[in-house]
Amino acid sequence: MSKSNKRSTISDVAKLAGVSITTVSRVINDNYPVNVVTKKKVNTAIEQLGFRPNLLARSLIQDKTQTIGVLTPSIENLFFSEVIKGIDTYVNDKDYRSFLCNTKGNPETERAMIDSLLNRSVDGIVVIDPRTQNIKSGYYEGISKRLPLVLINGFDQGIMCNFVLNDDMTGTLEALRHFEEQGKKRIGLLRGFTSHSYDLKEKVFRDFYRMANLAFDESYIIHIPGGNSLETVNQAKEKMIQYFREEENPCDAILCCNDFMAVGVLNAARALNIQVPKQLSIIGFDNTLVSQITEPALSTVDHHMSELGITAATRMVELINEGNNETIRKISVMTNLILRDT
Amino acid sequence: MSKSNKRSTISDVAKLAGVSITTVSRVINDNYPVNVVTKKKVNTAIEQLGFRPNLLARSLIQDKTQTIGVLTPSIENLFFSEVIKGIDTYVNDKDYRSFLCNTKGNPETERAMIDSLLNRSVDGIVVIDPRTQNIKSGYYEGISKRLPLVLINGFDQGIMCNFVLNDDMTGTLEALRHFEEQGKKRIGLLRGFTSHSYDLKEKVFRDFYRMANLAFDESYIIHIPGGNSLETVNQAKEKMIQYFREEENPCDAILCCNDFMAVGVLNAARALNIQVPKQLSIIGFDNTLVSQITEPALSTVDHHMSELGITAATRMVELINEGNNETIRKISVMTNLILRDT
DNA sequence: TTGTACGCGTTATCAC
DNA sequence: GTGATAACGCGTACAA
Repeated sequence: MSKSNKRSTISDVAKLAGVSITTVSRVINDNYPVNVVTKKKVNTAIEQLGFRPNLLARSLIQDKTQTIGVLTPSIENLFFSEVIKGIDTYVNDKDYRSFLCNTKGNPETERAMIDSLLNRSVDGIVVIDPRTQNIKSGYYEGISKRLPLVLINGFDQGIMCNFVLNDDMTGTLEALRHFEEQGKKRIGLLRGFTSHSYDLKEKVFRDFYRMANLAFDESYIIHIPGGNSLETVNQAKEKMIQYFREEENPCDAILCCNDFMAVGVLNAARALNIQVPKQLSIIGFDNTLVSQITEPALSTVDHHMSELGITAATRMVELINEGNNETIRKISVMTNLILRDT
Repeated sequence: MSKSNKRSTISDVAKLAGVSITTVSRVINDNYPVNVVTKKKVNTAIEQLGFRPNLLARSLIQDKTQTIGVLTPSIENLFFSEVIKGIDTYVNDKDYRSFLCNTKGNPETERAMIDSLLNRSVDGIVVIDPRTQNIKSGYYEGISKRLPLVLINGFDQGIMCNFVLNDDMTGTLEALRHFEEQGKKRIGLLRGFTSHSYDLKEKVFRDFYRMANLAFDESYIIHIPGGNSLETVNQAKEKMIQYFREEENPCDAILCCNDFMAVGVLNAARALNIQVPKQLSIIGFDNTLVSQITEPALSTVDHHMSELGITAATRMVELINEGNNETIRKISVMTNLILRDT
């Protein structure tokens, strides 16, 4: 049997049922009164032909595809995949399907993907961790005027776009205060080089020292290339081993910008026989599964990743249904500190 | 500004450029000779209007959407997300976009998703870990006759569908032989209750004992509920603690059906002060990042997850381009044993 | 090299 | 309740 075995169309059904295509359409959509007997005939014909409406044709005339685009810098990343899951779960339930696009963290790819999504007439676009460059250039504000757009995290200062944001600032502060309460005196921050969220955390970190009754030293801010993957673990480990060997008065607590970094610090401590949390407290960020797998289990700031996605999806569907309204909203999703063994 | 600011169409361009829509179409697709001057005029008009062809309309007439569907039982799963990444990478490059559908491992959802993808006229469908029920019932063979279909893993005995399969059998055997070479005498298998791949591994396991010069005991096959997530770690850990306490002559090597199980076994060993790998060797399955994060790092069977996805995507594009050909192929992706510290 | 006219499969409009 | 017929935006015979 050949695959080009054409699908039957609404007019095939009409012919078989002996009615007009208009009537068939009405039966399918159940939006106008149709005689019960006629309806029966049509339904039988539909059954018999295995007819399924072609959504492409429907979309063309209705200018609605029940489709959204989801952009992410990385698919396999533990954080993003949870967010995607959240989006997908909510949106599928509302009968939308989603195009998943991997931008690999590249600003141009990001724009190219959005372009292709626009050509495909998606009803809306959700971007996870949009590139700062595309936000500041006004690109996203332009897109936001053309169709529903929701950005998850990213630079949002004075940007007229819908955002769903993690409350990183509060989370960071809460972690630092916890260290302080534990009597830690030399609290450090382990961060990567370039990312909006790293900068945000560092800002809170510096502010914290200004408020707290603690002596600040520039060496408390430790840099590694950054990222959110396996490599990050080793980068962090090596950096910290070097750090502890060289530093005369090293930190007794370290806040890490993500869980992979925290694992690296933990491994470094083990290698150097540093007691955790007695000599060194560690708190990670994100509450990904890696923080629960290590022994001792890592304390971390929970981002409620899945909820982040659900919130964005909810906002997305709202925007689509709103029609022309130009409401802009920035929604914060709270974080909370999860204390485990470190 | 309103969002319903209509997109300009090919006929807007034609009007502005003072030519027919046919000519515009030819310029866009570059498939027929057009006078250089005319082309210039058209391109200017396109630029001026910000015209982008509506792919929906194009798809409707060409019966090709440059779209594929990807089904997965779970998005955040470490294994699947790597496979998805592989698919996406290859396919995006060929200018396809993919609908990602989460079936949550539910056979009915799986069918419902496929139904919706058919309505959306996708050019092909890739299913990761398809439910055995839908394979055995002949459902997938039916789908495979209607459009290009590639199944990744799953029950494939005598099924007329295109498959891309991990060579689990060889991987299992290789791991078991490694244990044997290490002089291990009581090799165990830790598995979940229901999954085609668990059964497959158990079969190889039993066959191995028949061939090897080792005494088999039914207690060497250890069951936990199974799964591939954080919970699995604790299930495995608790089960193994109980096992080692109760068993007089416990295993000295354990092959685990996935990495999470292996982490659980490792944690159990630590809790009971069992030396790894001296008293107990552990090998996991999948080479997910968790096997590289633990200390000691886990030995594991690498599935080349990303390659699995790329291979499936390659086959998919082949099938789409082949047209009506009815070739069925089952492609095995080799595994290999990665020896680390356990 | 260019244009006319039809068709893709559906929904919307209007008349009966 | 029902049915012609015009849209939706594009590609493509066929004609010129």
